[in-house]
Amino acid sequence: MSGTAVTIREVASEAGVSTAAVSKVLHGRGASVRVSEERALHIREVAKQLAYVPNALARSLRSSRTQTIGLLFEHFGRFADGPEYYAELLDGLAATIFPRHYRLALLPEVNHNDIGGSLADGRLDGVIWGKLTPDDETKMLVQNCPIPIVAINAAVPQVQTQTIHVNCDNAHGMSLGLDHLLSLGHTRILFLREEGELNTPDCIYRLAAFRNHLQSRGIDVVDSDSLTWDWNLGQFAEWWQSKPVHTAVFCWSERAGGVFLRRASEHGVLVPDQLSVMGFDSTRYCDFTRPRLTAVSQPIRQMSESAGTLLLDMIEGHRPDQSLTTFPCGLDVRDSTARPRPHS
Amino acid sequence: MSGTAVTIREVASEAGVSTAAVSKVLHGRGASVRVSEERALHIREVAKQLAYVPNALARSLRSSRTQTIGLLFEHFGRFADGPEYYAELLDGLAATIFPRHYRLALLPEVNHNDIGGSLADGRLDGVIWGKLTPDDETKMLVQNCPIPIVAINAAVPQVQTQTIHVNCDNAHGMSLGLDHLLSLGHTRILFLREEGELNTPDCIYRLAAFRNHLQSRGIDVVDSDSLTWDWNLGQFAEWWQSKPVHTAVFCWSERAGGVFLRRASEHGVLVPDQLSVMGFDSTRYCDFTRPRLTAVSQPIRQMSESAGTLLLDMIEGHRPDQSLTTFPCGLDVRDSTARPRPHS
DNA sequence: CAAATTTGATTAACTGTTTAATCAAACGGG
DNA sequence: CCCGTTTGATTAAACAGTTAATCAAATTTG
Repeated sequence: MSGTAVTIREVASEAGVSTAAVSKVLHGRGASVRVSEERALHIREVAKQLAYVPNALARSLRSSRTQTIGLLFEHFGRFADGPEYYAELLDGLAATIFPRHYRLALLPEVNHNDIGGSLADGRLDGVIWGKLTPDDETKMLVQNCPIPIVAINAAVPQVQTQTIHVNCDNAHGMSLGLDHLLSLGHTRILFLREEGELNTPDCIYRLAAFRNHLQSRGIDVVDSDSLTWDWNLGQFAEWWQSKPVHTAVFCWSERAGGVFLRRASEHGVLVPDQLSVMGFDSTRYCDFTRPRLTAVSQPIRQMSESAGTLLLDMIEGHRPDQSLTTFPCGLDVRDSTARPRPHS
Repeated sequence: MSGTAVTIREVASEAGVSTAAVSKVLHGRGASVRVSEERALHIREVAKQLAYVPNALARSLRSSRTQTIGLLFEHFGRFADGPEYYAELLDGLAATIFPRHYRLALLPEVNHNDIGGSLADGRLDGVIWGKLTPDDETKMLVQNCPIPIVAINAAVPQVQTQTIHVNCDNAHGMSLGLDHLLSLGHTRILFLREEGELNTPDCIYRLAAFRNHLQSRGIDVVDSDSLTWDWNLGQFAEWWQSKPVHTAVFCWSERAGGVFLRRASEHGVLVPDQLSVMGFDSTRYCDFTRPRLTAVSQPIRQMSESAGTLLLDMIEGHRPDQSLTTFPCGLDVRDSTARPRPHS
């Protein structure tokens, strides 16, 4: 009824008992506190009547547990640029941590000091570390982090503190995708990067894997740079009119693949008849392109579920199941890849 | 260095001053506490040396401010079913609240009790209330909520406590969309709902607006139910073979529109030549369908930015700018609508 | 020069909950 | 009946900050 919140003390005095008794009855805490059945009943009733809600801050201050895990990310404010990855990640985390009575805090990514504070200021029980590039300051933060960390697809150092890495091997994914193209008969394959994304860790790593795998398969990569094309959105016509030797294009991401397909369509290039196209990350997006985009898949949903489980296990002192840390890529063959057309 | 966190008391004793002085210097709190410049310098140095990080819980407990706003949602765990809306919403919130030093907590949606607890347990300074259907218990929660609320597109009651509604008028959007079809020459327009979504507030409201607007434009809605089709994914062929009189389909959501377009394509129905199709909510998704889907747009990004601003203004005691609460829908004409083909 | 104000600092009481320590009474067994 | 255990309950000290109240010394004002 009143403006201010009702405290455990008010419940106690209203019920004519000590605060310890109320705490014990309502939250089951305090091993050495004992309350009779009838008193417990009475306390519960009084609490209900007063609409008592325990103050979570006070509880957390005392117990050093907040039931909150933080999510650290590079892309807050830019979710909409590629929402599928984040959506799956959030879904996986929500599905595992909410039923276990944790909440999820999105941490502002401002600067290292802020992040360091977030990790140590007592408000988090653990952190999911997603996609932060590992500079020296980051390493320091991880090393000094007082709470458990699970890193998803993040190149953050493994240190003595409680840190677990959940990864999907992009090199393996690249080999799956390339072998698919090779088995169709393609040998001249272009790796396509967008100019704005040249320096993202994912893009760099995937290009390296691309080159490695082609070499390991005996494909002539004499002038390997000719296999890479850094483009901006207007360049399609120019490229196509130069009569490229390539019969297939491997796009560094599925979004890039989608844009490329649209360009091809606009210029009358038939995919997959005249050109095969594939991408990396088989999100639902790939089902909406026309033709639907063949793509390498990362099991992001499962990875994030594992990440959540592993983190909660660490927090709660269970032995985390380390078999949940590495995941294989897969391949979703859709409609954008086919045999190269015979030379005419 | 040590295992446990360093407290303000340790800093104080190390620096040879009182905790009040440290609090004042490091956090600027306490009007009646005064510290000389040289002491302040010394305290800052000691704090840095000890790597002191203030405990946010203790601070919040005393000050009743947590710099955290909660996000209440129906769709956690199902983000991936339609990520565009959530992505824009999160982006807008992140863009406004992070720079003002607030963080965002995703609240588990379990049951009403849990939600009530979340609102009153002291951990939140305010709430963004998104898309919760308004039953009686919800109304009670809103009425008794001790913190400010901003509801986005949510039919939650306006009450005497601090509550602001940010809305986009779907009826207006519906009129824009329908007038577009009418001006093209369509008069027989089908409203399409998916069976699983029949009872969502959005779907109900949009159908009502659909009927109202057609009537207001003098379109004969004698048997208004014949204007509605509740479908499941397999029914397209059956419907089309029944030679429907409709020349245009208005899909209740853009996702439904996308599925419908795919079905049409699979059955050789040419859109927009044989049938015009449009949807509600012009997300980026509409650019990926083939043909690209004409759709009514809601400025979700701007709405969520406003929501964030309004909430923070309420929290911080500023007068919220109430002009930021209603937004007009728009219309994005793409490739899925055209004149009906002449009767042959 | 006395009075008033400003400056610099501390003390101790708060914030709301948990829990170790303690105590009294009741009970059971030999 | 005495001693050890169990049951039921309370007290008071944490947890880590903030801040009103207080005070002494220094400075300004009239």
